[in-house]
Amino acid sequence: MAEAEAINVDLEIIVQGAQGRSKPELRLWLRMLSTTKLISQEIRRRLRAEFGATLPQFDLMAQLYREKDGLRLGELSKRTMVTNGNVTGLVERLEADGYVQRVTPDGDRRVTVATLTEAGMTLFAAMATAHEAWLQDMMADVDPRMTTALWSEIGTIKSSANNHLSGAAFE
Amino acid sequence: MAEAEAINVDLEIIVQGAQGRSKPELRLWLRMLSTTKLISQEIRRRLRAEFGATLPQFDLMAQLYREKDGLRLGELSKRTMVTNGNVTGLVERLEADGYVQRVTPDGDRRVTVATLTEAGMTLFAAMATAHEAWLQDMMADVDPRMTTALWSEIGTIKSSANNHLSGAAFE
DNA sequence: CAGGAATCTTTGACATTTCAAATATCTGCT
DNA sequence: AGCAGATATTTGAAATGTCAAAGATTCCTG
Repeated sequence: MAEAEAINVDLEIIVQGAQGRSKPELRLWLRMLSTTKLISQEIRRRLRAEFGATLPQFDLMAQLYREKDGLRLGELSKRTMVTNGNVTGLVERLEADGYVQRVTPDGDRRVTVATLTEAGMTLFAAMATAHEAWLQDMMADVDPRMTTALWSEIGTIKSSANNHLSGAAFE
Repeated sequence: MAEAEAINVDLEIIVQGAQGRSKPELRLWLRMLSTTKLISQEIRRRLRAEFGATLPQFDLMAQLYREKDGLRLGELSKRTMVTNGNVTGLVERLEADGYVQRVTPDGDRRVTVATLTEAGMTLFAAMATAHEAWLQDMMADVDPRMTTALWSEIGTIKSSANNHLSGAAFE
């Protein structure tokens, strides 16, 4: 009988015994990772099905949407946490589809600035609305107070991680 | 002078204004996503630098490590949350490197079972130890009580998401 | 103002990712 | 037996992802 059989048999079963034996940090990490993967995949599916777009495209357009003057590719790379080389291809495809425009400013010809076109803004606005609703839906069973608390607690994790990166010994 | 200039200018700045305007669920999601991305990238860098391995390879080997009898590719696919087609390639490369072995059982010739080789177990054991230490390091600034609490709270999110997937209308 | 260092983007080689279609094989039913 | 449908894996096309090296251009300094 089919059975839901969540695609999500888990991934939390990494490294250590079924559940108990591993250190709390590892357990937490595995759960964060699997949860994020689960939600990302769902969003990806829906973006594709309803808008024919990909998640990285959505991310990239989101950055441009709030910077009407556009962003240099390097800036885009940092904000989306995607490598430079990757941004090049992403922007190329979005440009081919007519959602993004590239311009080289007069001042500095090394630079490329990407901007959303009209079509891009229209598409993104629609996607953003749907995207927000999907998230509210997926988190419907979570107490709103927990949502807020989690936001701040995960901020602590993020800071901690940021302070312990390989190349980040700067104060 | 170089400046730390975290690769992490954020990604939380998606869709809505700098911080306030968006719904709590969206804010939480963006923060989860960026945090996970940050930590993943760090782990990837270190796996590559210290072991010449990739994160998906590590994940896959982790599953095989705790199932000495091996796993069918489909099972591996579910546990790693990676598509079937993807598992094929991952296993192929790991086999070429001598860390994994493929066998077709007599009973059912549709099936392929992957197992870790001796070399695979040795490598994975080393990686797992390092991996756990990296996580403890990256989460060093997080109160242990918070770590435990977060594990359970994120479990709530995961359940909620699981109950609101497109194709998961089962009870 | 020449030349090297710094900055920005692209390119190239690979690995990973997804989806859908194609292959194989097995199972159940008549 | 024989064939339709279910299972399991592979394949193929396209996008994304990383890193390192190459190209351009600008900046700085002697």
